[in-house]
Amino acid sequence: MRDQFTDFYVRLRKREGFEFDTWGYNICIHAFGCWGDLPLCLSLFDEMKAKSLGTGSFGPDLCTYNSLIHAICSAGKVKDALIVLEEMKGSGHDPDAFSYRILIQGCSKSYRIEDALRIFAEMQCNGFLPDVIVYNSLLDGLFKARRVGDACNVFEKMVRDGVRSTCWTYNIIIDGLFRNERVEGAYTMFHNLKKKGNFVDGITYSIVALQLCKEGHLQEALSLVQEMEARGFKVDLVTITSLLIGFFKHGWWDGTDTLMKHLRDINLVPAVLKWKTELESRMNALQSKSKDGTRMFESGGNISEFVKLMSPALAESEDFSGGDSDEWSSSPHMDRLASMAQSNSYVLPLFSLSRGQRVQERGADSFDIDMVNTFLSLFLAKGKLSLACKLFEIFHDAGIDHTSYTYNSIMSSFVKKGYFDEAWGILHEMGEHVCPADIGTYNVIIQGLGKMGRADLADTILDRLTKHGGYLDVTMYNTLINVLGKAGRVDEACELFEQMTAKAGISPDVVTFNTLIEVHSKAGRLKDAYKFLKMMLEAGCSPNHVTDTILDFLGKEMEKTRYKKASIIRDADEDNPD
DNA sequence: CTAGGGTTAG
Repeated sequence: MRDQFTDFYVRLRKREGFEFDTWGYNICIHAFGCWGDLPLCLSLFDEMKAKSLGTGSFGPDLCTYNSLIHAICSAGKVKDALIVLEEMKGSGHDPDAFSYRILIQGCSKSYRIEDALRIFAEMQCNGFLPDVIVYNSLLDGLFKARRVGDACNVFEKMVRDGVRSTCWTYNIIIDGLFRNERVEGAYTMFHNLKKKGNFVDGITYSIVALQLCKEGHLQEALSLVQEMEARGFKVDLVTITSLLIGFFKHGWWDGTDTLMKHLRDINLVPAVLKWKTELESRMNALQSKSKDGTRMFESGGNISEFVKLMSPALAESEDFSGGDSDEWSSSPHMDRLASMAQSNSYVLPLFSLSRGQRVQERGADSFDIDMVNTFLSLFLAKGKLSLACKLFEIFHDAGIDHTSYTYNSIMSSFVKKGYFDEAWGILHEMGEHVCPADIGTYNVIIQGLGKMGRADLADTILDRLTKHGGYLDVTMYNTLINVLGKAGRVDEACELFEQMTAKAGISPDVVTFNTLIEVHSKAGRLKDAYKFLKMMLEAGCSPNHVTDTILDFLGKEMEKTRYKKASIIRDADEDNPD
């Protein structure tokens, strides 16, 4: 579709004397925006404005602005999109429901939850009623920012205002409750919805089955999937992936066969298994290249290169402000973006808002990248690194399209085991590749930098990321807090915690608290550790098994100091017998 | 606008 459109577009432009009108431009900006070609959108916008100056027509309208804002958001530059919104208002175009919806989606997806809430309020002030999609986006954003309470309030408001929930709404809520440790609530909601008959679909089942797998209730997950199938919902690759990973992680080796027996009437599992057999035989045919013994990343020699690779779009570009902007222009920021697009300094997004493409079942014989990912995840989950490497080689040789998803999982395994050279190689490959790295990639990189003892670099990268419109999610914050804390930069870790909660509006979760308690305990700051434990309980965040281990350590440390204190007092007493 | 990868302890 994209190729055909581009083809058509190119031919149109080559035709002599052909001119787009506003509609023509709008259609192109919308289309290329959807396909992630922001530079092209910006230059079209530029052209459009130049033409309208000369002729007095063909100028951008509200629709143009909305398409552009959408394009900027999908390229991950939500911060810029917010500025363009303001400029748009200034140039006499009042935002409509579409403008607000696009921005609320963008903000919610990129963890700018405060901005999302602000625009949500503004939208209503200007007399627009948010629809289900707006509510769904906002709810998802709130749950991802760990703001369960606010999410519940928003949902209540939604019901109060008479906006009808859809399946998606409930899926977002159930998934959100699971992610926020409100497991019981989510199960209850699922069962109630099922009783009512409506409001559950295949994705609901998939979400619940994944949770059951995570908790190790594999048998239950299996029967749920059976029920899912019996009710006519398609058991797709995502669901199968969840189950298979669950089986492997819990060492239930027969699970796959059981799954086969349990599911009738679908060809997906047999297809996957057939694929797996073929894969294994191809892997056996390959000579084994022992990758598991690679050395750790040595010396800091490649560090600067590392940083450059991390921020391809940042290396060359200077400050966004200043420049040769026309102060009479109604949209100086837009102009700057457009001129930057021309000078190639704004081309690569830090990471796009859309993740890897979703799975669609194709023919039984198709080996798509998602299947590769499925198995890669399985091997990596079991720590079978060399197997995963071979798999990686195979699809690399076959020229299969990579997604950052694949790179992330294999890289994360390397980083975890300390094979930084390998991770380095993967990074290089990603740099050359068209697919944008996503936030997961950055997360793994920062984790690796921390393990290399380069917390300072992690810090620098964080700085650049935030300055240039990237975003941080909970996982990223948690990783960074951990890296800084482990490097002994406890104060900076605390600052980051402050930034996360106060500025970004993201609530800490179990992992955040565990990390903070651990870091402070190890640094001997027992009082602070205790403070975070208290904060955790007051926030209604229930401890998990990791907390237990950390608290054991904290308890022992406290015991030690108490003992020390006691002995100091005793010594003092002996010195001054009164 | 939702689900499978990336974060914490030993």
